[in-house]
Amino acid sequence: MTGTRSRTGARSSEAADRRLRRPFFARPTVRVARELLGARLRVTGPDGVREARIVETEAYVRGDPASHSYRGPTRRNRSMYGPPGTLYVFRIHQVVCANLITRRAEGILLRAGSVDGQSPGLARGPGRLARYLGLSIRDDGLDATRDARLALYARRTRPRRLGVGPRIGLSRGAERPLRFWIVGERSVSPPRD
DNA sequence: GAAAAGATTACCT
DNA sequence: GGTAATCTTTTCC
Repeated sequence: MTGTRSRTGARSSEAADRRLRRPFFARPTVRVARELLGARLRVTGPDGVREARIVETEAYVRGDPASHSYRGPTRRNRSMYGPPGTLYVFRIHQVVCANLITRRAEGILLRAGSVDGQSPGLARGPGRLARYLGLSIRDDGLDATRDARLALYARRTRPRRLGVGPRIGLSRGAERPLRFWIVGERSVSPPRD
């Protein structure tokens, strides 16, 4: 847990626990959505530490009719206008979904994660992933690059194969290929793989 | 004010 | 494959 930082400045051969900081998120959303695959999200809650490896993401970009920021700031989406790395949590039906904000009110929906030693169904789907991590609507607006409760850690290796396809569950803007996943991961949402 | 819609999930036939 | 659950935000009259 406690990162072993070299005090001499010597290059570390293990980038095992490199936390993703502001500059990582302050880049084009699609690029961040792809590089988030394989990263680990760690949340410290009342029940201890929960961690999942991100295996499926969706990008929501500017001028995108499916994005919650499409019609400008509202009470619900205000955290989309926060700095890069802001967590945007919204409620849909009886569940919550978590996003990471990049730039210009663009964001990335975390659609699925894998957890070592656990069934793929545990964190398959944005609602189940957020539930497993213990995230709630009260976490909306947290800064994932600074807050102690919530941190992302860079992936150790690049995924073998990346899947790209249309986003899921949208009534508008669904045709754009803005969903990304790690091919072969069993926690990825059903359809084409 | 009232009504509709929704980046979902679970359970039905 | 279809639909109900469930509830907040947004949108419309």
